Amino acid sequence: MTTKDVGRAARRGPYAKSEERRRTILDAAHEVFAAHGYRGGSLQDVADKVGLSQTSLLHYFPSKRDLLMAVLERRDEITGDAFPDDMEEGLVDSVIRTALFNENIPGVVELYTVLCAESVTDSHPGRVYFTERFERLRKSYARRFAELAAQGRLRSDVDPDVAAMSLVALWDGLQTQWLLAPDEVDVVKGLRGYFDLVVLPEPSPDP
Amino acid sequence: MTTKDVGRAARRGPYAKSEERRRTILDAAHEVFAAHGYRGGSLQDVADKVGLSQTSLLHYFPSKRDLLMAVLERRDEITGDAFPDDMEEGLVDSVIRTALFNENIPGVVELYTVLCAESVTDSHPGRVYFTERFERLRKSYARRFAELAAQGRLRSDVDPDVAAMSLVALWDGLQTQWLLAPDEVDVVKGLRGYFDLVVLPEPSPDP
DNA sequence: GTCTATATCAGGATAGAC
DNA sequence: GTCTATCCTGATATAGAC
Repeated sequence: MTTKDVGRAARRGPYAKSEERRRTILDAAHEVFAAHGYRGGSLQDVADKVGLSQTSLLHYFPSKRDLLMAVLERRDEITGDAFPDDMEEGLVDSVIRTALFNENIPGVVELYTVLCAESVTDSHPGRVYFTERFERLRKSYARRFAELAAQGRLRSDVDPDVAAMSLVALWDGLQTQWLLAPDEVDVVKGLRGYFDLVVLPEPSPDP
Repeated sequence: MTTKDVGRAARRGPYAKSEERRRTILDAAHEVFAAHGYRGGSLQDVADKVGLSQTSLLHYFPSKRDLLMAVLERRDEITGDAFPDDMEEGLVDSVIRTALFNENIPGVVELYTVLCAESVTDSHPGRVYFTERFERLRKSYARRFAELAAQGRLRSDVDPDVAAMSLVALWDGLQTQWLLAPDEVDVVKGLRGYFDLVVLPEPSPDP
């Protein structure tokens, strides 16, 4: 079926190819922003990577800011960060699995770490994204910890809200140290250590 | 005693005034880098704050990079981060006290958080500073936790090295969240929660 | 020590030809 | 959709007068 066959309601032009190009650009932008941050990375860098002129790049994303937002959205897709709470997997397994996965994609971790802190500065385009992300994540983890508490599997003197906040903080902090000293810092080890402290093992069945 | 009285070996010129000016500049630079990061903050911003032309500023610090390094060194002085291990104060008290103090100087926390993550990017002038800082801090805390362990005051299944790495990570991560949501995140609460998990109370004397 | 003037460069974004 | 050419802005840094 060619374009001509479709009739008047059809989309014209090589839409699929354009979408692919957009993805290519996003990958390149991802790399550039991860390596140099938002302010430090230039549109020219991205354009060079994808073999396009800087102006052609702006044909796909009308501004640098738009490009960043698209990169952040894409990050959510890659990492599944827009976190479906309905999964059957337990909190501990889910976190550890993701942390293990992240070891293979340091670029994604770097992007996240750099942009997160950069967004703390004045009027950064990513600020809303990270603020909302933290809020969502804290809520989500707090609910998970509360579930564990209901099952008697959370150490009794642990507040689920504090645990949620701390888990997010610990994870991010470990990743930062890992990026600066990958041979000395083990993110998964640190997370396991924390879970061992707050999560009790499954209760053994009554004899 | 005036300069004339000192004889030929004396320093000439208003040395003290110059030193004061340098401190003023460092304070301004601190604010600017905290608010906009190293790349985002400009020498002009700093110059404006201190009421000097941009070129005059470069008279005191020959390059932007030099200015940043001086700001980081000054940060160590302010926070006492070059951590004298010889203090009598216990690890827990020391950390909590510093965290409480930090609540009053969000600018310093912001500078630290922003520059730390920015330094993860390629060839950032602050990279060495933060890498070394983390290494030093992990070592220092690990020794403190080991001391606690020797006193039987560390939970037995906790590795001092993991605890040190985790404490640093947790602290930094909490500060980041606090900067983005100061009303919802309590750094001290998070740290206390962690210490409650790993540090045991002083053993009661034998009956 | 402080300034003006300027060199030099790079960034993002627009206009318009093809 | 892609390019060249260009605009505009703002950055660091230097030269040299006062």
